[in-house]
Amino acid sequence: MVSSHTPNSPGRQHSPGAATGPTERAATTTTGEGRPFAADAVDAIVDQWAQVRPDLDTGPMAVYGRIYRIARTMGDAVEKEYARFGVSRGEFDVLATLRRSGEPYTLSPRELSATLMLTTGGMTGRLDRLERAGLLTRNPCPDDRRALRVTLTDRGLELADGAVTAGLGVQHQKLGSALDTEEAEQLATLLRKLLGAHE
Amino acid sequence: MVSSHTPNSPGRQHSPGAATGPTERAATTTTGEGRPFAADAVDAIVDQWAQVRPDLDTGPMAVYGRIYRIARTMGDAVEKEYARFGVSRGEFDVLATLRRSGEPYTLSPRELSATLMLTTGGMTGRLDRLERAGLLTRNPCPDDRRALRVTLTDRGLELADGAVTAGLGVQHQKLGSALDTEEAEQLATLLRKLLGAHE
DNA sequence: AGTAAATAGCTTACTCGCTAGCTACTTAGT
DNA sequence: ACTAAGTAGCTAGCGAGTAAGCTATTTACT
Repeated sequence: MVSSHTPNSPGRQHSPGAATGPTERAATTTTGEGRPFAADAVDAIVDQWAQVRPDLDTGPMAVYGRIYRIARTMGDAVEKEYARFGVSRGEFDVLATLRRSGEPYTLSPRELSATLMLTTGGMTGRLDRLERAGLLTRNPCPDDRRALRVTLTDRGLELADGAVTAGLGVQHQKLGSALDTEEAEQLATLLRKLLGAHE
Repeated sequence: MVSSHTPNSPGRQHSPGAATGPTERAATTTTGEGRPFAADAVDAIVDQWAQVRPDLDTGPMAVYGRIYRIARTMGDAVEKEYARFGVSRGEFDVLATLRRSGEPYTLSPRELSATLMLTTGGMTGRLDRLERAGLLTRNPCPDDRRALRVTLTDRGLELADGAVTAGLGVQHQKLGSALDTEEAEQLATLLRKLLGAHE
């Protein structure tokens, strides 16, 4: 009873946030505890743990397990949107950071890698690809000869504007289909509080 | 005023959920809108977008932006815990899935890759490493000569039990420091609703 | 001035996932 | 029976990150 697994959608892509042990199974509701809401995949996992390790305090899974899964699902969805513009999510993040920094859309690789929480080696690679694609330029910094000035090209700016709109569209749609405005605000408030403890 | 960046902690690690364009900056509160709560990194990003693209509906960022960041931060934190046991997060996920499937702690690579949303190629690699580490065994399946039976060893079971406790401990601590019990429950309920729309 | 420490960006080696294609086996259709 | 399609797991090659180490330059100290 514990070992029947539902082979879900033929999984693809990277596995960023499956974390505390994701599982897919339709709500078999193995433990018949009266639950006020439709059981989801995370409830199934928690139930499974309760059966084999009833001593475990699985409380945090109800929050973090879902956060991991939502992050992954939505991440995959927006990634598909960005792909229509010919960039990956990581590459989009670079363009978006430059875009929202305002004119003249210029930052240093150092600022970008710090902002995007990326090693400098990783940043070099992303800039290489984006420069090759003609979406940004690298110029020497006049004030500091160690440093560079990375600037969005017109094409890069245009792409960033299109992609950010597309990405927000997907998010807006999913969010709106699940929660009303008040709930979404509640959720944002609770998440801000939680994020505060994380940063 | 738009281009001063605070080089935050010397970022490392992979960049799974930075998404809609993460930024680090202390709450400079460039737009002096009376905000009832302490502004976080996501508020700063939203403010920045408001300045350069006031037409944009950045509402979803308040939810998904924070979800990405929390997923990443907590993911890194638990990864460190698992590292003390000598396994990566992905490897732990395999052990945990077997552990919570109950006795005899046996699943097929297919079941595992489906559950963990991993390609079969990726699964082969993880099983190779875990088998080499003596944490699980691969045996032929008696019913289907194409298939295998992956089983946790005693060491694997022990490690899974220790690591899941450690990981939950970290999560419990962070969650408890940010929210009281009622808020955590509210959050879990809203996230369940949102995850429902995603799966 | 003169030197030590810090910083910017790049390079190299390594990791680990994905894609795509393969063989072996099983199931379904005739 | 026989064949066609589907499934299980593996392998090869690629992509994109990390970690660690490098050079050039700047800053801070004496």
